Amino acid sequence: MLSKKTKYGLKALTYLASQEKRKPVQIAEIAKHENISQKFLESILLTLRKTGILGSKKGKGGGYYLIKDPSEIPMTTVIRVLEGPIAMVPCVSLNFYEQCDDCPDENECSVHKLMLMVRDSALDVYRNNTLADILT
Amino acid sequence: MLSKKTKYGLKALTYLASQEKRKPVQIAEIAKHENISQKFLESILLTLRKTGILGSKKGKGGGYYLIKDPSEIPMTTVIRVLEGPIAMVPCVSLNFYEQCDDCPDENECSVHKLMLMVRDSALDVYRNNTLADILT
DNA sequence: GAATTATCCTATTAATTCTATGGGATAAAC
DNA sequence: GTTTATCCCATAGAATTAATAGGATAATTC
Repeated sequence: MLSKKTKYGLKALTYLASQEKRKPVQIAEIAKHENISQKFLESILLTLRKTGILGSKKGKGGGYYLIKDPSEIPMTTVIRVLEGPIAMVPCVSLNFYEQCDDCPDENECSVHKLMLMVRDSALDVYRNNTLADILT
Repeated sequence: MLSKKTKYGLKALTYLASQEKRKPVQIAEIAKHENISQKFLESILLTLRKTGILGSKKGKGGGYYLIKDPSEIPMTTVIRVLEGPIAMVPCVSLNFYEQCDDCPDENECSVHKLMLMVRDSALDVYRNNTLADILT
């Protein structure tokens, strides 16, 4: 299940990408437009900024804005920042790899085998779609 | 993230599928072989039986066994029974559809658009793999 | 038919993760 | 220096997941 964090983050990014001008948009405006708790959204935008996806400006006329063009923001990046690993089990994760403690040999594990395929198929989608591609 | 329930369930099914004879295997044996808490596994096998994937036999010489041939058990079924929806958001789920309360129009939603693609790609994997296919 | 074996079933607890909120600090604009 | 809006940390509340407990039921064995 996709977390609300990711869902809201994606919606906020979409909203920012759909702006005519690339000027700062306030949290309150995004929250209102997308029906999101403002405080919750605040923390989400903060992590998006810290990861270099968004820029921000304080004070009057401040807010958040995209640093790059939407077509330069792959979904792989967004999902990994907001949701974490794309893989459903750590033992098939590219960026968050971890060994299973119950599994003596990955190559003999059916879960590993299946989840490798699932990861690859998801990765294929995320790699081939940027923020620009999912705008409606 | 894949739940332990699904992971353990898949491992148990794999173990049953790898048996020479199709005779009942006891929970204790599966649990030991796959390093799973026996009590937890018990509840998992119970749901697999109630869904018609496994059969069971009580008393001495009892246990669980596959009802169908592994090649007749698609991953779509197993995942839906153990993990629930394949889709990451209810609004793109085939079997567990639900409307988003925050979203006025699905067709205008970027999350919907993206997650539809992800669901399709996962579905493709699950539909094209049976229990027989993931045996190592 | 009594003892043994193993599943069946429900309820509950423990642990973890996710969602949301609160309150003040910091910085920019005017 | 007042206003505006992000920054930041901490924590509370909710929901889900993982695991355990204990006894009921049914089949086999002798």
